[in-house]
Amino acid sequence: MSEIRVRMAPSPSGFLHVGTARTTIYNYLFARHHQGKFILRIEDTDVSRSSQEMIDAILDSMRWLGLDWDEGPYYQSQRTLLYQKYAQKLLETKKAYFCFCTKQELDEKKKQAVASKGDWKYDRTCLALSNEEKEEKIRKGAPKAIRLLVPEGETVFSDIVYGELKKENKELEDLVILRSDGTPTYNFACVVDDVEMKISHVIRGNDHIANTFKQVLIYEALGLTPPHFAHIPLILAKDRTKMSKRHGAVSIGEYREEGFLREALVNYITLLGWSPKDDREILSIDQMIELFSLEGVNPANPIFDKEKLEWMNGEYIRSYDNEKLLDLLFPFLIKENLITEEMVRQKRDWLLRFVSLLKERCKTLKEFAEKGKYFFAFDYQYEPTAVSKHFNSAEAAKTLDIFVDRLSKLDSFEKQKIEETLRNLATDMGTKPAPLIHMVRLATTGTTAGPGLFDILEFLGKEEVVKRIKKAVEFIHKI
RNA sequence: GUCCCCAUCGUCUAGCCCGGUCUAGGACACCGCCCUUUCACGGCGGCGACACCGGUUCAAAUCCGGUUGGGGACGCCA
Repeated sequence: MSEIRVRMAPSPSGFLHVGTARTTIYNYLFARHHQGKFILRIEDTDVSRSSQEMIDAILDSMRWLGLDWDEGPYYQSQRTLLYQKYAQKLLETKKAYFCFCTKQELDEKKKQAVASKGDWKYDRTCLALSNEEKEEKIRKGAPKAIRLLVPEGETVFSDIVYGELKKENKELEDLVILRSDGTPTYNFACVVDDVEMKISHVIRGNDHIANTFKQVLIYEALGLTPPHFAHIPLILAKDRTKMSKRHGAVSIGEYREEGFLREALVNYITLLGWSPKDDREILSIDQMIELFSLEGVNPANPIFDKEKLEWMNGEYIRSYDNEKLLDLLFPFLIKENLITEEMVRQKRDWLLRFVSLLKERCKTLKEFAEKGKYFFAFDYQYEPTAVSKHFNSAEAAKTLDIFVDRLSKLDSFEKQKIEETLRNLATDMGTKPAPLIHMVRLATTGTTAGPGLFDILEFLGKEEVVKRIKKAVEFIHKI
């Protein structure tokens, strides 16, 4: 087979959507698997809907995901002449024709058709124009678009995921390939570029199947062989409709901000519609590159399951070493005002301990900041239900008082010493350690869940622990 | 409405192309139990699916047809 060349062609009218991300990933994996080229092309023929900000945001997300491209980005908006040249060719071979119909005329006809029969297709008014009529219109400077002349028959192509796909040409209308302003429409620019860029495989969402018939028609009019096509199923939201804003996060950037790891995101998204055929689920990029095949793509639309993504993210978090995790964590801790740039440099070892205390318990990076807040700030409220359970007597205050007294006499604040102190106290008071542990946890963290208490106390340090417990004693007295 | 596509546990999927090895496997979620100072992690177990109806066949999750359900496309947007 000749060189494998695939492309991703986002239109810069929004952020990088998870669906687009998956298409990108599949293109990327396919290219890398075959040692081919992955090309990036920006489909910005509709200038009014495109912006440099969106382009930057999309590229930024792609880079973050690790999806590096070999060529591009190419911008369709800079290639207008090329499309015009191709359109001219079709005009000359009578495979396309000028259309002078205005938007208003078309809308009107369409409205009437819908009102009566319900079906509308361009009626070829301008194809029927005589040469004199055409020249007259051109001389008057009437805006003219170019339409493809769809021949009789049927259009067929073989799809790697869906098999043979077929459509009667009478279902298709003579589509506009060049707008009256001289810019190409999507289908035309797409074909021209895929030809010019020698794209061997077009891998895109199955919402493009209807376009593919039109594009195949364009290839045929141009006398060219179409590339291979692979349409991949659409990712649906929980309610089985296309993922959109109202379903929550849909852009890669949002997942990044929520604290998902790029590896987890890529891994999860890849498995949405593709499987390595065995029971493995945690796969590195290299493994996915090695195993990926378009034939293995499931043709049914998958539903995006954020819970499973969270599980997978947790798996990755646990597998990362603390150093790596901490580096990823800084922006989240800083954003929540838990640490400063200064602390990042000066208290790295201490922060590494913080990471190890929470990494078993967090599914996203953001959760470190949420669940670990009390390690940095003594501004929490005691959980009300826990208060009634663990701070429910004067006895509790007294016990805490004795405990804090014994703690302050310790000359070493290592967790073994702390644990010994607490257990001895329990013995002295004739109780089990557990109730005492719960009480101290509530006093020093405000909550009932978290890392092992002795780890927490050691991490906080004597001074802080003493301060927090004394405050709790005051609190209990005030109840 | 017209056209195209899809259909295995609630979800992601293996199996389907090349019918028997499937009393349908794994994972997430959920529910128990174990570990344990709590939470989490980990371990063990449980719940749970071939949409329906016909046909082909000795035999169908696997092949064919229909029904139902779901999705997508119908722009001088991409």
